[in-house]
Amino acid sequence: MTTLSSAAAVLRCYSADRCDLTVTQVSGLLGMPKSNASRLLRAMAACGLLEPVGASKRYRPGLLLHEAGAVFRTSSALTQRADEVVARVAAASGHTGYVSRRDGVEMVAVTDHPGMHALRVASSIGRRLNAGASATGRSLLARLPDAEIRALFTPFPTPPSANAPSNADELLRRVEAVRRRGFACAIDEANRGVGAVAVAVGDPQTQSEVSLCITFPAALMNEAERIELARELHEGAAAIAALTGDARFPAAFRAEAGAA
Amino acid sequence: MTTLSSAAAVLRCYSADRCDLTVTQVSGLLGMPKSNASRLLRAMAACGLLEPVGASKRYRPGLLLHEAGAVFRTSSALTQRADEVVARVAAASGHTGYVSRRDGVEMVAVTDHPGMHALRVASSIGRRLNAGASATGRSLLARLPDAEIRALFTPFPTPPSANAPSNADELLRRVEAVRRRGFACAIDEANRGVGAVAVAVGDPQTQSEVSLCITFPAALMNEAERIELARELHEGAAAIAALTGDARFPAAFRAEAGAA
DNA sequence: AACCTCTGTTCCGGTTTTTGGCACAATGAC
DNA sequence: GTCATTGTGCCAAAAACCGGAACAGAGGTT
Repeated sequence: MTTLSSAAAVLRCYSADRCDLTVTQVSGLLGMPKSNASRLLRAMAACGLLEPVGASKRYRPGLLLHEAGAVFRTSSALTQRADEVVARVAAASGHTGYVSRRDGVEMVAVTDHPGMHALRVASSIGRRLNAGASATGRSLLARLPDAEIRALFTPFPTPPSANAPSNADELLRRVEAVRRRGFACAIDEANRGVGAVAVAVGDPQTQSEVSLCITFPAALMNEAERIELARELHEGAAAIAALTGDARFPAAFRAEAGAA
Repeated sequence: MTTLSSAAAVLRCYSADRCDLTVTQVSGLLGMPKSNASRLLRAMAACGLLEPVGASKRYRPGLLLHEAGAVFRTSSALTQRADEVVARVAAASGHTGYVSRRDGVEMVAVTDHPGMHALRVASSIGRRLNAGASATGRSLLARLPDAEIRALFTPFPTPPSANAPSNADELLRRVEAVRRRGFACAIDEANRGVGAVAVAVGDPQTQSEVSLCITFPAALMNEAERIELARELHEGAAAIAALTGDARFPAAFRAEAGAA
């Protein structure tokens, strides 16, 4: 465990629910002696990676991380293009849209556009989503060969709800449906009452892939509307795929109903 | 120079203009042997702090930094409140607004709201601004005692243009005007053709301070409109100051013309 | 007010990582 | 094909890091 990896581990302790940390918390979460945690946090604060909250008992991420994060967001042309498409579709529909990436078996939102309706899905930046139990996750998984998906999902994570695939075979069936249709759809899986449609696109040049996703209150959308949203996402993503020369993009769009 | 501080130094090399780095660049910028830079970048990538761009010759900030940066942005209640006010005023006027913080003699934008007009000031997230030569900077400086400002600005940085204060005495005069009026104003200082008005507010509890700023094409605004914008910012900031119990907030608003 | 608990800091050595110079490999330009 | 440039292993010396335990401070309780 080098200092650097410890520092990274500390950063991973932060989330939308835990936006500041104390020495004892870090010591507990990472199983490290308090003396170590104390020095590490202080060193990170001295570098600008963290900053003390108020008097100085709690630490939160520092300005430096904010700036580096901003660079991350603007550096990827793929993300930017995807963001434009999502912004357009989200604005037109009034629902929440976001661009996300896969990190192992979890999804991380990269940019988002909160919806305009009174009832809307909250921003998902800072919250991780199960890749197998979400439209955005399955849209990206569909770009991988089955064997790789199976390896990734061994052991299989406990599904967050009854609607989510509960084993690898079921997940692969859904993923196959995504490949056939050209888009993914999830209703009531990771979050109760929430539905989503998603389309993935990649840039072979930078070997990066993102998912374009629109998420909405499941009760407010019927099948036809969902498919219409998916079609708009697919159109936008197809344009990006053409630009980047993405060979794995599912060119066909099939208006089939049901989850995938 | 510990590994951690080297890593932080690498992150500081990134900016809006330089969104990916190579081993040689880092080695040159930080004056470190190439072997070191090579290992450091690889270690940072292994931790998720950086990620390789495409094939693997260039590195850019990684997902982890994006997530930690998001936590930073949402963690500060002060920033959020300030952001709401700026968002409202920016939307009403159609001009670009942002919330920023001071880091030494530089300002860093924390959140921003691009304007709606065809001619508008571009987003400033990722770009640093001279604190002495900007409305947003002087609004925050006005909260410090003169002696501290003088210490901070010794030696005095070269002013970016003729309209910016060129020595400490001139800066202190401007800052005094900010204290009297309750808002700061800069025309054609850090950026040609750009004007801005700003108001600062703090939270004694967390000892953090932010500046609320609206920026606009200087040619499109007259004195009365500038003062009206400043008044709106000041009203919003006053509400925040009341909530946080900020004693240093300049309660009075005086509609005086000219830069400050 | 005195007590107690819980958090955070400091200090020590022994151990591990890091450092920097160099030679070598890989890449791309001419 | 040659050359210039960039990136990567290797090594001994040097520095940083680790874990334990003792110490200091803040907050709450009796």
